[in-house]
Amino acid sequence: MPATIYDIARQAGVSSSTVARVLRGDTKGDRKDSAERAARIRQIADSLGYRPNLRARAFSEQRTKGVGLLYTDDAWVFEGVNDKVLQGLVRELRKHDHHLLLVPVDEGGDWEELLLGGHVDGCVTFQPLSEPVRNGIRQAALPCVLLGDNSDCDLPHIVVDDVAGSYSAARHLIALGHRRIGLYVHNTVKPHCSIQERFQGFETAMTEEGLEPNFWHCSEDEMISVLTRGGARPTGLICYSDLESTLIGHAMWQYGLKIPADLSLIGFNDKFATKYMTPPLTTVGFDANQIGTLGAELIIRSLTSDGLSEDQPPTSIQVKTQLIVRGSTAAPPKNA
Amino acid sequence: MPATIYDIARQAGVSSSTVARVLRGDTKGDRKDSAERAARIRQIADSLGYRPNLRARAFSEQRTKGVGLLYTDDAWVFEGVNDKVLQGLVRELRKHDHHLLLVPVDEGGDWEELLLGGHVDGCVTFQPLSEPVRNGIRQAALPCVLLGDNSDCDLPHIVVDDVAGSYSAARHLIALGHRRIGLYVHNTVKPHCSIQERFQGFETAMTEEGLEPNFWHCSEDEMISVLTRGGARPTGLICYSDLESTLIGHAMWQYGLKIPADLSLIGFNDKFATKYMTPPLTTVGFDANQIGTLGAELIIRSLTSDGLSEDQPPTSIQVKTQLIVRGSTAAPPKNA
DNA sequence: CTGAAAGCGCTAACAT
DNA sequence: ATGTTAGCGCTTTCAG
Repeated sequence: MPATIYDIARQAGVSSSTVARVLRGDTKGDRKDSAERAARIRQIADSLGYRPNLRARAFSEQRTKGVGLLYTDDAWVFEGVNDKVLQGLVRELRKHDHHLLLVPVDEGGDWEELLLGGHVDGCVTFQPLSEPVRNGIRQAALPCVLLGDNSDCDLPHIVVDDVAGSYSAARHLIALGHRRIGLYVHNTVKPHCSIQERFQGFETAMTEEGLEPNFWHCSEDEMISVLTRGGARPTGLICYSDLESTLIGHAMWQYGLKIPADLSLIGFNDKFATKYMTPPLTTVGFDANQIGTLGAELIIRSLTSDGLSEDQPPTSIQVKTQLIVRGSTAAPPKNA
Repeated sequence: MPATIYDIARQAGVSSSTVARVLRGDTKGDRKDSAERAARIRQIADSLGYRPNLRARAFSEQRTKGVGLLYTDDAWVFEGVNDKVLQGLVRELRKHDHHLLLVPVDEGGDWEELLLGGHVDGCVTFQPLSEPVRNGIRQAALPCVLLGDNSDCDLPHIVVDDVAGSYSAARHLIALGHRRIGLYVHNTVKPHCSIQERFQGFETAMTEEGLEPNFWHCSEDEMISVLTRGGARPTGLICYSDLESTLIGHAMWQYGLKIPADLSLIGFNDKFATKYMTPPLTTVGFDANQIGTLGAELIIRSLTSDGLSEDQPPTSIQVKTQLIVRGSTAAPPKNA
C-alpha cells in the first residue's frame, strides 16, 4: 500500500535508482535539467506520502540501526540511576539515527534469535554478561559496550570512579571525627565490579588513618543488629547504594534511633528521592545521564568504524564522582 | 558470512524451500525417507550454526515483530511505577516473540521515519499522544494500545480504577475523623486522565459527607503555605502520586511538623520507596506489572487479528486499586 | 548523471 | 512431500 521508489519512478518517468539517489540527496544538481528533475521527484514523493521502507533498507544494508540493551535482572535496569543512563543513551542514539531495544537475556528470555539473528547491530549492558550471552555476541561479532561495568576488559566500557567516590565518602566521615566506619552492601546486590572498587577507595581512606575498614555484605536485619548493638557499633556507615541507605534509614527510625545523631549515613548514586529523605541523604553522585550519552557514542563508533582499527585496546572512560553533603552526616556521638 | 538456507540446501542436496519447511517444523515426517532427510537437514543446519536472518524475514513477512514504546517525557517513562509496567510489558512481549523499542516522539525525536517506516508493527504509550504522532500512526494504520491512559477512546486501553482508588483514600481519612481534606496535584504533572478521575472519586466521597472537596494544582511551596497556615488548614491530604507525597512529607519535616500528627498524608502508586518513608506512606496501590502484561496481550492481539473484526469497540480494561494503610495517616489533631 | 540489473535471505503460491 | 519461482523494496555496482 505505501508508495515505493518504483511508484515514484513510474510517475516521474525515471528509473528507480534515480529516485533513490535524489531522495538520498546524492544528486549534486550541477546540471540544470537534473536539478529540475530532482525537484520533481521530490515533489512526487511528497504527494505520494513516500517513506522509505525500513525493513527493506535493513535487509539491503544488512543492518537495522538497532542497539539492544541486554539485561538479566528486571529490577536492575530501572534501579538507582540507571533510568538516567537509559535516557541519555536513547537520546544520543536517536541523534545518530539509531534506536534502542530492550532485550532480557536470562534463561527464559529466548534472546538468542533476536540478538544473533541480526535484529540488532550492537548492544550495551549494565551488568556482567552470562557466559552464553558473551559467547553468543562474540561469535556473532556483535559490538558491545559496557555501561558502568568493566567485567569484560576486552569490551569498551564506561565506569564510574567508584574508588574516588567511596574514598571521599570515607574521608568525609573521618574528617567529622568518626573512627568506626563501615561499608555496607545488601546481600541481594548482584556481583558487580563497583562493589570491589567502592571497597577499595574506602579501605584506602581507612588504612591511611590506621582505621579498620569494616565491611558487611548481608541482609538489612543483620546490618541493623550490628548497628544497634552495644558500645563498639559503627558510628558511620557508607552504603553501596541508595537502596541500602533507604533500608537502613528506615530501620533506624523504627528503632527510635536518629540520623545523624546516632549514625551518620552516606549513600551512593544520588537518585532523585534521596534529597527528600528525612534527613536528606549525604551521598556520592555522578552524572548518570552522561554515562548513557558516552555509551551511545562508543557503540555508534564501533558500529561505524567498519571493523577497522581492531588492534588498539578498547576504550575505557571514567565518569567522575562528587560527594554531596546533606543532612545525614554529622560528628559522631560524644560517648562513642 | 553466516549460513543461509541455501548453504544448507546445497549441502543436503535439497531445495531451499525444503530446508525452510523443515526448519520451521512444517514437515510431518509421515514417510520414513522424509523424516530422515529432515533430520539430516537439521543436523547440517546445526553444524553450520545456522540462524534465520531476522532482517530478511522481516522484509519478507513485512513485519518486524517490534513494538514501539512512545513517550515524550523522559522522566515520565521511568516515573512512579511505570518501570514495573515496562517490565511486565517486555516480558509478555517476549513470550509472544516480540520485542520493545524505546521511541521518544517529541519535537526533536526524529521519530517519523522509525515509526512510520515500518520498523515497528505497533506501539504502546503511557501518555496522551501529540497531534502529529496520532495522525502519523493513524495514517500508517499502526495499532496502538494506551497503558494507564484513556486519552483516545478509539484505541484499546488499560486504565487504573483511579476513581475507586481516590474514593477509598478519601473514605479512609473521613473515617479517621478528618473534615478538611484536599487533593494535591503538583504543577509539573502533565495533563492526564487520572487527574480528573482521581478528583472525581475524591469529590464523590467528600460530597457524600457534605464536605468540601478542596483541590490544589500548584507548586509544593504554595501547597506548603496552605498546609502551614492558621486554623483552617487541611488535616488530610491525598496526593496525586508518590511524588507529591515525597515533596510534602519532606517539607513538613523541614517545618518541624509531624506526619501523621499534624497532617495525614496519602500517596498514589505504592512505589517501592514509599514503604520506607518516615513514616511509611499510606498509599493507593495497584498491580502495575499487570498493566504491562495486559497491554502486551492487547497489542499482540491487534497485531495478530489481521485487521478483522474492526467493528467492535476497542477493548478497555480496568485495573483495580487497593488502599494500603501505613503510618502516614491517623486521626486529625484534637484542636483542629 | 542516469538506467539496467544483481543481490540481500526468506516466505509463500504454485506446480510437480 | 518437494522443487520452482516470484516477490518483498532498497542499495549498489556497472555500463552507457
